[in-house]
Amino acid sequence: MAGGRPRSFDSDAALDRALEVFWRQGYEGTGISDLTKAMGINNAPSLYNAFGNKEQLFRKVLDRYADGPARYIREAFDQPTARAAVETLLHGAADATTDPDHPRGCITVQGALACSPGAEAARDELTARRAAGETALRERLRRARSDGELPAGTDPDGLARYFTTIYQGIAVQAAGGASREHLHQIVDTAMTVWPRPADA
Amino acid sequence: MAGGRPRSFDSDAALDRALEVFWRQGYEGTGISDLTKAMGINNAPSLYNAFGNKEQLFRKVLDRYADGPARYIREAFDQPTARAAVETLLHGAADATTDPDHPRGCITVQGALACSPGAEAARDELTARRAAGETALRERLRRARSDGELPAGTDPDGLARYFTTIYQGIAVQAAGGASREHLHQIVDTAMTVWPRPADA
DNA sequence: CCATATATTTAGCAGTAGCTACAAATTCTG
DNA sequence: CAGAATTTGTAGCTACTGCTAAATATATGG
Repeated sequence: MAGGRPRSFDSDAALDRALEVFWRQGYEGTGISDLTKAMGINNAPSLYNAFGNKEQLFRKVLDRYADGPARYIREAFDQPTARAAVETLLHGAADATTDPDHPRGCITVQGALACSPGAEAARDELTARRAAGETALRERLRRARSDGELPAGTDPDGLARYFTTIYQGIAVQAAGGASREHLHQIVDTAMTVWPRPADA
Repeated sequence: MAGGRPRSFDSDAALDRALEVFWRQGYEGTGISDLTKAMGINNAPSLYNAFGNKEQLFRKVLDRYADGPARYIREAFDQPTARAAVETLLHGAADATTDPDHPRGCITVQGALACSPGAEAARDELTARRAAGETALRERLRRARSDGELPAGTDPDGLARYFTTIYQGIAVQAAGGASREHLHQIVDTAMTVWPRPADA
């Protein structure tokens, strides 16, 4: 029941700065000193006190990412149709991965694709989050088939894997410098796979 | 004009071991000690003497990769038709990225997607190699349109970007644990985009 | 003011990073 | 065998890694 010395920095703003660094440099490419510098924290103990160790901070940064730059993903699943959901998801990815206000690409993809044994926990966390996205899309497409939006003959699981692959490919393309316009064209091409109703 | 002490290890075999480590752990996740250990070299100076510094070794490893596990890429471009080239390329990627004899994924994608400033040269090297692949595919598809294999109305550049995105998405999927069978299904779905001749 | 609680600062831990100077070892040429 | 050429082994460099103990500073509640 006491106050204690107040924090000298804003936690959410600091997390945003940390997100930028992890996003740009990846988990292993980011040092604690990079983080404290970017976050406006003068010394390591303050960081550890506020956010735990590097791995815990990384998870908090990922949550912040989901609530911020990657918010379009949740909005995609709020769309009335599965097709609109996928379109919102992929075009949103094209925009988000080339946003000039943020590093290129997607932290979930480039944060730790391959890493040393010491960073496997971070890598596994990212793998799990990507898998969760694919699962959510699969459930949405299954529902679309139940609802009749997708023809009875279609394979929603395969379709989910396909669009997830597009999504992740876009992230790699963006990291490599692809233009936003080109990414949107890729999405348009990818969407032509969408099953047509068997209007016989 | 003299002989000098002979090398105690086989250079190509050592490069293969180094490739495995870089492939699994990425450029920044790999330490010199990881390399010497895997390569069967007892001390760092021997490595530096034989292959230069870490970055130079990485480039030699990438060349070895292109001549070894990624040889299917060149074979793809030897196919008689552009369609066969793309199919060979993508199905080859599905196989190569899930080969039980090698780490999962593609070193060109996961070697250094995001990195610290100190590793930017390695990252740029990978970006350049991915871009070179896309360029080769673009040229092949342009030729296919000139040859009449692709309809006059198609956009070979856009198609090249699309298939490159699939390729890189497959690499991410494989790194995340996707099964070989699923990757082949994704390729089949992706190929349905292939333009049909306007047989009017 | 005092006790408590929290945050910051200073200093530094053990470990590893990539890399190298230097001497010893092993080879070929003459 | 002498000498030149090359590789290996030993030792160690500076810098940095993630992290922490202990002391200090700043707040609240009684």
